[in-house]
Amino acid sequence: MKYDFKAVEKKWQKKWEEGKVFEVSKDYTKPKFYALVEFPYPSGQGLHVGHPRSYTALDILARKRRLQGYNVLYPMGWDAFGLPTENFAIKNHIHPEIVTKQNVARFKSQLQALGLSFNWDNEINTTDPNYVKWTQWIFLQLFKKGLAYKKEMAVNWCTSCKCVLANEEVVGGVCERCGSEVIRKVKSQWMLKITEYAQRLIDDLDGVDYIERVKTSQKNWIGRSTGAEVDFSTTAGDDLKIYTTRPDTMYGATYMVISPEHPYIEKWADKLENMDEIRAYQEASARKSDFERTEMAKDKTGVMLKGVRGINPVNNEEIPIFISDYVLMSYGIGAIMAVPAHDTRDWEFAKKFGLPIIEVVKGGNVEEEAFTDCATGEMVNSGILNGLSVQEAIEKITQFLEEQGKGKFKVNYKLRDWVFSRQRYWGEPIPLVYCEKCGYVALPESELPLCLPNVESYEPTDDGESPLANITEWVNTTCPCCGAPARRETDTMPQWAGSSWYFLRYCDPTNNDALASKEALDYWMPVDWYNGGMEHTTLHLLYSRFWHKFLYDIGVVSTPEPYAKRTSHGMILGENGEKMSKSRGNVVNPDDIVNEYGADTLRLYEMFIGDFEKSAPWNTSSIKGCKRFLDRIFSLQDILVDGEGYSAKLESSMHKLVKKVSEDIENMKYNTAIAAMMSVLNDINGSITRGEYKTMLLLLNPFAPHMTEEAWELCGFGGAITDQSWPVYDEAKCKEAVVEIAVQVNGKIKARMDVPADATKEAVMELAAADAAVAENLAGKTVVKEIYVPGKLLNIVVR
RNA sequence: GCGGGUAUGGCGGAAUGGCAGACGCGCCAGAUUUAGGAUCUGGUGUCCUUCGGCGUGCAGGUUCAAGUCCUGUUACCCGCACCA
Repeated sequence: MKYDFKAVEKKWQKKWEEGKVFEVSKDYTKPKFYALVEFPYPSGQGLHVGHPRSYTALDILARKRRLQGYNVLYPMGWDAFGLPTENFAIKNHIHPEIVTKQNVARFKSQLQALGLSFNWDNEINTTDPNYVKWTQWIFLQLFKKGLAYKKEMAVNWCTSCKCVLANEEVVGGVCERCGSEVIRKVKSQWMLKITEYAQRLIDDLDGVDYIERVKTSQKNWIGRSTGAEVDFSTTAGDDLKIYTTRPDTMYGATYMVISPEHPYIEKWADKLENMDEIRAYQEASARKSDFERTEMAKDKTGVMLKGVRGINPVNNEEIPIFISDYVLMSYGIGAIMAVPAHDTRDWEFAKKFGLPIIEVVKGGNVEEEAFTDCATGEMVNSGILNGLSVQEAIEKITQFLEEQGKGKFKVNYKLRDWVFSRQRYWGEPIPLVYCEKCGYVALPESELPLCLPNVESYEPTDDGESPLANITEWVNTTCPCCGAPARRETDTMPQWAGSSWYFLRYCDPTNNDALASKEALDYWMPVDWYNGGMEHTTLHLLYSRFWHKFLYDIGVVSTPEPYAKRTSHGMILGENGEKMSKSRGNVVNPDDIVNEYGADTLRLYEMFIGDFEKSAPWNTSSIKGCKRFLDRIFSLQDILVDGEGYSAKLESSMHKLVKKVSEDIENMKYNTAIAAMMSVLNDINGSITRGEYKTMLLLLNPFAPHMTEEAWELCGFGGAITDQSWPVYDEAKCKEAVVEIAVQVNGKIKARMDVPADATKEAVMELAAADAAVAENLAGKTVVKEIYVPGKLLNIVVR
């Protein structure tokens, strides 16, 4: 029988939709399974073959769980705010809302054509006013708890477009759109205090099941380090506070460095003799873009402060203070003690400026290079620390500094607060009002959502303000607090805002009184299994954990972590092994594959392509193998024979297959699950019982849902597969009675033979000795050792 | 520089320390077909005429046995980048 995938796939998709087959049950007593994939940004390009890799993988889990009796939430939605839509709107003068609507419609039909079992009743869109309302509501809670604040920040500014650029829009130091120079411009930005959660974001990783590389990346990104804050006295009178991770090396500190933006420069202005030189340096480093600073990383520059010197608290020696842009204001406290003998950067700087280098840990040659790998060394030239190990020295000196009131133990993080402002149109307006008298005031909740006004131009203004700043009738309002005239905040939120809590809205997407009901959240959360790309590890994944922890603290959600389990898929590369991109001309359109081979084949191929976690190149000719496999499974109908059970010939194969496929799906080893099914298919010749065929179709159903339903129906097995139960296996029946083992002599294979699975070592030895090839190799030798691994091999060691 | 990852046939990839190359693609041969395509059957790491030898980036080591464990090393990919 020929399989007509075009007609069959449409038929079942219609049945699933009309029958609401995959919708969730409101019965909160059933066991639940919440499967989540990252919702897409509905771009103008349509779906990419990369999307279905993740979606199909969790679709397989969702479908399997439903057959296992779970109430499954597997929702989909649209992360629809964002720059490409806005840029398209600017260029074509179409409202972003209309563009979004069109793109969403296209994406949705593409996803439905793949037979993904999403709960479309729970669909959400981050640009929907009813969604924006709750995004803004969460922001207001953060604001009220003091976790949102305003700060002067350097932003990327395109000198030609006269507008603020996101980091992603700055490529190689120039504007991605026009190629002009990008400089740093200081603007006032809304910030979220994610740093307040840094330690909890690290600690709580211990309680969740994330793949290890995600945990590692998040920890490295948060970048915890321990050390000491130390007060150096200065000849100017005030103490200069520095941060170091190596307080043990304090006797080696021969100078100090502060960042060019350090406030003490202004404070000491009247004492500094070379203020002109210092100002010139400050201006030069302010003008440098990030790109230039990186380019110049090798060449250390700086200016010595004349008129003020620091005093090392461990030996009271006076040392010079420099300003240099190798010290960043944004990490630690923008000031360091420099130990050139044991820090590469300090060493380079000291060599260039002719500063003394004092070895304080034995073992290196500090005249040649900085000796940094010295955790196991012994302290020298270090007064009270001499002879101690590095570890002992750290403890002793920290204690000493504390006793002297000159320092204390200190933890630092690389993580910075989250820049939350965008001077853009297509985002959630920040729901605040600025009043001369009251400052920034939160909008009352009754005024949410604060919607975007209609504007004529979506371009940012000349001075880099959001296009909203030009809409005076929208901007001008009254203070919710005192009623005086006031102005709305015109910045909008970044795209990350909507995706930081979307998994909560899925639980109860139409709720008007809360972001989701308590019952729905308590039932569905946490997400049981979240799959997504590695590129979101340190952005979306961290941001959403932060928001969730905040919502936990204010009692909105009941779990401290949003995701119980996180896995990650590899990228699908172009046929040439490079990343798929329009410019490389190696993009594969999923629509074309669905048209030519069918959705089931595409799904199966993407799961068979290789290890799910690793990237894999696309290969159009390999798809044929998957198509052939599905056609052959479908054709098994022609050789169907009676019998609801398994035939003697296939019984153990079937039990093993159920076990293998069940376990492989749970471990996301889809490729080997499919290989196992192919292998069993290859063993079938002549006939297959109804029972065997049923099991095959059930196991294959999550991968190829359309074809298996059609075959099930044509064979008259009764009902739909979606109403059946996942097959079970009997461990005892997975074992074969007779197994082939390899016989080795000194590790070299000499023979293969069939032995009973439960044969003893002695029995197998006897059988082996009877084999001619083995006997030949044993002749005249002494057997020293016999290793028998049941079911695998026998190794006879002789001398 | 730092962090993470990868390395196995012509290709994608399999292998709880236990028969390397499952499964698929491609290729070869045969069947079927007017022909092509499609389909089906068999073969397919490599060297040698055979016996057999050699093979998992490279060099060592542990073990009866190593793709797998240990030490060192190289190449490539991804992320971060003066983080004191």
